[in-house]
Amino acid sequence: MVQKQEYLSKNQKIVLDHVEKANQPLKAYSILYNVQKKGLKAPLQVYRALDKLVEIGKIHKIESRNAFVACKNSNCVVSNATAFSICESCEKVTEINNSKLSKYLSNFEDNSGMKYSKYNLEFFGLCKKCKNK
Amino acid sequence: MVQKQEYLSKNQKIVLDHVEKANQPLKAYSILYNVQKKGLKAPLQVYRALDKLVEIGKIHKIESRNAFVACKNSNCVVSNATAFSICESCEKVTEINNSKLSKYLSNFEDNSGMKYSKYNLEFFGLCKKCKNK
DNA sequence: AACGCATTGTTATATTATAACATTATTATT
DNA sequence: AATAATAATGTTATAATATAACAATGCGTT
Ligand SMILES: [Zn+2]
Ligand SMILES: [Zn+2]
Ligand SMILES: [Zn+2]
Ligand SMILES: [Zn+2]
Repeated sequence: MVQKQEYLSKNQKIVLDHVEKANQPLKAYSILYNVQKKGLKAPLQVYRALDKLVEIGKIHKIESRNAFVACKNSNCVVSNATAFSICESCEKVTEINNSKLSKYLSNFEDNSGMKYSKYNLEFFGLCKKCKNK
Repeated sequence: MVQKQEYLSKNQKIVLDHVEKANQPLKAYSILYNVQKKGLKAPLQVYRALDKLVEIGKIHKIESRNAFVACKNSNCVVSNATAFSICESCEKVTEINNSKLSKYLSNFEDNSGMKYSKYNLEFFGLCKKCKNK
């Protein structure tokens, strides 16, 4: 039996490190450009690292923006229940950590007969700063 | 004062008509291919029609799939509160019409000081059919 | 050593979406 | 009817996002 990976590979570390330092969502090609000095030369190297990091929950994809952000919830071991707030003016993105909301959505059922194992929620609006402009 | 548009243009009608008949999300380039016989020759013609149709709520974009689906909720006049269920096996997508859910999310507030004017929620799982395979 | 599997490296290509500019259509105002 | 404002169209080119395909390497297990 091969164990599940419990460490990060070289490229995965490089990409995660860069995304964590950003504190905001980054585009894949912006990541690529910035890690080229560390040896990652091709889009696929970045996308493969991102795929794995998303899979294990270290990084989330902001679908409406095609951008990637580091997870801020220590309890977010896998990316199966994510919620974000997005400012439509300055594009600031924050991961929402609200246990009521996550409970509500994780337990959500409708009459479709479908069992949901995952969700992604994106709220849009104006952040505090932009609202007061 | 110019009034808000209350009809659809030629290209908008063609695109909406095609998407409504599909009953499932369509990719922009698949739409393009299929409406070429009706005179829309370039991607921009399709994207512009889609943009407008999304804006007025006739069509929603499934962000995680980069696909477009016709609105099934008569009360969905604008695309500011959308929820979908997506089968990860057969890719069937259904627009969720659940007033409790939409109330809960429309009234959601957290301590970020942000006022949310819009949301998009995507649930993932296995549909009835795929679950029983 | 031999195997299985994840990761890497590399080149090419597919897919999704927009920029820029000229033109035409529609509606509102004078 | 002329003018102006707004929206839609047509067209070419290009930008931005993402994956296919294949060969090679690294690493833990047997
Ligand atoms: Zn998270
Ligand atoms: Zn803002
Ligand atoms: Zn709708
Ligand atoms: Zn299914």
